[in-house]
Amino acid sequence: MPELPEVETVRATLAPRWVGRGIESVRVARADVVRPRDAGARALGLGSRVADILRHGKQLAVVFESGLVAQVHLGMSGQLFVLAPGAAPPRADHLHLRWRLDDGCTVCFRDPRRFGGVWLFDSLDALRTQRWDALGPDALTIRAHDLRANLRASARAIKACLLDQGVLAGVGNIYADEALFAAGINPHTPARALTRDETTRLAACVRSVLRDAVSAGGSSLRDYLDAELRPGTQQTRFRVYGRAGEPCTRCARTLQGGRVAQRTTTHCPSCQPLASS
DNA sequence: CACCACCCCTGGACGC
DNA sequence: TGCGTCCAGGGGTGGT
Repeated sequence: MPELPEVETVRATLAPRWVGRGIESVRVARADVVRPRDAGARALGLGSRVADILRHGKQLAVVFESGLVAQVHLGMSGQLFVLAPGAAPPRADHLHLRWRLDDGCTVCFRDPRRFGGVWLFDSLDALRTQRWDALGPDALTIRAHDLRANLRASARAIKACLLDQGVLAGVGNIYADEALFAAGINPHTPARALTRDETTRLAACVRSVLRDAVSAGGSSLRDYLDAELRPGTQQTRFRVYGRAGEPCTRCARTLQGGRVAQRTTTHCPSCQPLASS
């Protein structure tokens, strides 16, 4: 379940190990995780160096000095990590892609559920116009004005809007519930019913919930590990996610579970009342 | 156009 | 123990 904080942690731990390094070989164990499937090794950086690793929302972009770009989605269970020379990965299965670097290290892409993958682009410009332009502003720095503009007069539940990457890029199910709890907003509230103050508060809560999670190295529930194979610790600090039936940490009332936009949703009936007033 | 249901996939939890 | 079933969810697609 990598969301923005996990992807940002992967970026931050991967960059010092990969940026500036040449790519000596690329091994594709499962061709269908790469799109287009028949792209050659050069499109995956062979013979070039990594110039930069960028992130927008939950997506990463590995920019090669050749100008080519590999966009990586971690999906649900994707991992991107570095192995020192001779080191063995924690698990050898589902290792779809390996980049051998000029310092002997190997960068591995592992993704058991294969909701993730690698998309290849001719340039950063192509990635932007074909992909990133359709995403909303990055959630880590979302401003109230932009959030309000993108919610507009939508009748959808606010939680569905937060999960929509075109509205806001980077929030997934965990941090949507956490941000709504922090803001005291009921997840079912139609977006257009939010007051100006509520939207402003929500934008601030999205930023702070994500910032806190980034500083904890993200949340590790099942598969998530950073590029150094370390788990995050934010999962111990969830206030609502995965806690339906347990007491609210603020008011002790029982947290209520449900579903919004096909996603398991937990909220506090007292701290997040439906009738916003 | 806006929105929603469905589907992709695997591992882990749970019931029998 | 082992087997079947359900569930987790990011994001694309196709239907309403």
